[in-house]
Amino acid sequence: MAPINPSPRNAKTDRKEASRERILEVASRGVRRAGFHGIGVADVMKQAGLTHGGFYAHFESRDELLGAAAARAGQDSRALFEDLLKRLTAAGVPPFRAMVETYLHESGIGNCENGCPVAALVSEMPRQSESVQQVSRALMTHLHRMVGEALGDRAPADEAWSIVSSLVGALQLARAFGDNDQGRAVLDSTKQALLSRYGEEAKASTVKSNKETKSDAKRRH
Amino acid sequence: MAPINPSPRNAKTDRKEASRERILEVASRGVRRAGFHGIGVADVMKQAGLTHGGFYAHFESRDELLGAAAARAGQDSRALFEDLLKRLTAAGVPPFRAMVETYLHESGIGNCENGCPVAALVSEMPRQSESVQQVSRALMTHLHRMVGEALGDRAPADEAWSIVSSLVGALQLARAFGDNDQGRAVLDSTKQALLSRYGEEAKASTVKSNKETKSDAKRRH
DNA sequence: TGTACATCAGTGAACGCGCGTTCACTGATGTAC
DNA sequence: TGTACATCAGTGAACGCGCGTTCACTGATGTAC
Repeated sequence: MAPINPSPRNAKTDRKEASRERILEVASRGVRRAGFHGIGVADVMKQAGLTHGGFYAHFESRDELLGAAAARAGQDSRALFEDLLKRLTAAGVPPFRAMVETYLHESGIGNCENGCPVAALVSEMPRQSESVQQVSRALMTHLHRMVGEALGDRAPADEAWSIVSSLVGALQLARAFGDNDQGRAVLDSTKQALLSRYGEEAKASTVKSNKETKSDAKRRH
Repeated sequence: MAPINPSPRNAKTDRKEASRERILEVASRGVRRAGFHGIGVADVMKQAGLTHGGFYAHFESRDELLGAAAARAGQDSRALFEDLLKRLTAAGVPPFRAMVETYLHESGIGNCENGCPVAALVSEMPRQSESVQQVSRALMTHLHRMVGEALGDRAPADEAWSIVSSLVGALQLARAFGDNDQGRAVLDSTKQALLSRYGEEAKASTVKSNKETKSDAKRRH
């Protein structure tokens, strides 16, 4: 009797799966570095150690790759992000502060390959095919949920979107300035604003003077 | 004696200038609609009522067009924006509120052609040529200055960047969702957060309940 | 265990298409006398 | 004012290149007996 499972485990299917995995890894980083339009089939295959002709054994079209790459970018960056979060909260940093400092860490300016795909791709999202947009919306919703969790009951759920906006906008502006004083100033300003509003010290003093908040920002790390 | 001015006014130069103007108008809208990579020389020329061959009488390269188009988009959107601002402030709306409501107006979700080029292009900016990046930085700085002016002495100048981040991020996320409930929710959430923090009513009550802020948002207009 | 055939991931040449750029040419406008 | 020549914005064909996609083929692995 033929096996019901259409692809039984053997050296052949393992090899194929491993190839697909490599293609997705390359594409997931590529799409965050160069944008949706910035990756090509031949280039991705080459970086995955294959030739371009074999691409269509794995994906129906370049567009399908874009969607899969974006989804994969979401998974990867989420895993990395949650790892960093756990480490910080285990060290006693409160969840919201940990999230803000991780998302807006200056190392994210240059390292977009492993960063949040939403920040890397938002402005291109509305111009993609419906299937890619669907994945894109899921990425944004995931980010929203994560922020909501870090926020806890510190603010009404409605406000989570405004925080996502700040985070995503700040990282993008910082990247557009580059890893220099201006770029870091954008990150610092946004960190500061979010923490003074939603951080645990926000209850003590909601309004601070410029100097106070600056020195406060420098004190940590 | 030959005229010192290399291009004296006459029917020929007027015609050329008018052509360049049309090309820039088309490209300025095109770049905001389709992104930097989304406009092509032939297409822009066609929309401007010309054939592609004549392009190089106006610009040295496609890249030069991108820079000029971005700069032009900045001028156009700024003019439009300041027009709307004046109208609102003349009607008694305080400057900061006027700015936030204009920038995050839901009509901006669909109408990106005439909107802020920063929101339309940020995530592509780091991937452009140095000359285009230079223009891009100027666009961001302009936006920052405008926000700073609307903010007045309501908050330290440092915070202006965090507000720019919120505005730009929110408009992008809303566009990625589309002109629907989700898109508008992002805008509303961000409007709400910014106004409750920096709006003139913020002094009366810095923290509001969810329901209060929602009804407050509906009351205006 | 061994042999013959089937499968299929991956190869690399080829195709079609779009796009940026070039260039010889045109024809309307400007200039000189 | 009129005529002859110069200028140059704009035309449209052509070129080269890159890219997505196709396809006949290969060779390693799997299957049947």
